[in-house]
Amino acid sequence: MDDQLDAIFSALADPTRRAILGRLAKGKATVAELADPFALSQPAISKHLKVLEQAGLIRSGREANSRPRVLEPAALKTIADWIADYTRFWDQSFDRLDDYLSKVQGYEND
Amino acid sequence: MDDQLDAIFSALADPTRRAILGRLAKGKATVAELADPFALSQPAISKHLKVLEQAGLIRSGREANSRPRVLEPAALKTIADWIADYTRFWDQSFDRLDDYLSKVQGYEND
DNA sequence: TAGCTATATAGCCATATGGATATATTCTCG
DNA sequence: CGAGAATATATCCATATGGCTATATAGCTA
Repeated sequence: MDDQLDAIFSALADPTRRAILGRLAKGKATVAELADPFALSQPAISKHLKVLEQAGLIRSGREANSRPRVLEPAALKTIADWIADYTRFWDQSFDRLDDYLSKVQGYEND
Repeated sequence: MDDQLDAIFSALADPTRRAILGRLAKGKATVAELADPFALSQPAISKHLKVLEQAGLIRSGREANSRPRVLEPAALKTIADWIADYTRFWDQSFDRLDDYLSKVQGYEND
């Protein structure tokens, strides 16, 4: 599980890979289509796709002699859940909830 | 901005660093306290802290001769916002909203 | 000021990563 | 089956990363 977080976060740490995901958010695409926007060799793109696939962020299909990729959003959910544990830190809703409970239930926190 | 995403995602790609953030979620801590749970040298921890700080995920304070670290949750918000663009993909709420609007407002999507 | 504590920095090493080019593999189609 | 298209794999290279030990720096405290 820790390994999965490692894989997902490090897959997302590269702008090329994030751009590929951005493209796939618009729908299935072939390797050639995914490579097109970049000044990178086809093997470089294949390598990026392998990283994304091993992280579970995309999946490969098969269609004639192409291997179209699709987004696999579950992996993103995995890290969104991880981040959610910290959500209470970036607004005061948690503290405000505490205050609210103190008042409503008539006790003080220590 | 892309650079910031790179820095944050790659900072989070390491389990030691995520554990450090987990500790800091419980409150301010010194380098020694942060190093304690790990079988790593102090310099190794300092290096991790530097990575986290450069990503904006933590901040250093000063207190007597220690330099306590605190969580800086804004950076996590940055990537949460990035992920939010994909949120519609992991449940069908987006589509269900579409259906709902179709019925309520009495039109069909094409 | 001298010494102790807390932490940072320097230098070194092994492995990982991202890129390129060359080549292999797998389909499709004539 | 043979050729061409789409993609994967192999190899090589340069740089980045994560770890260690040794050492430097900064602030207390006697």
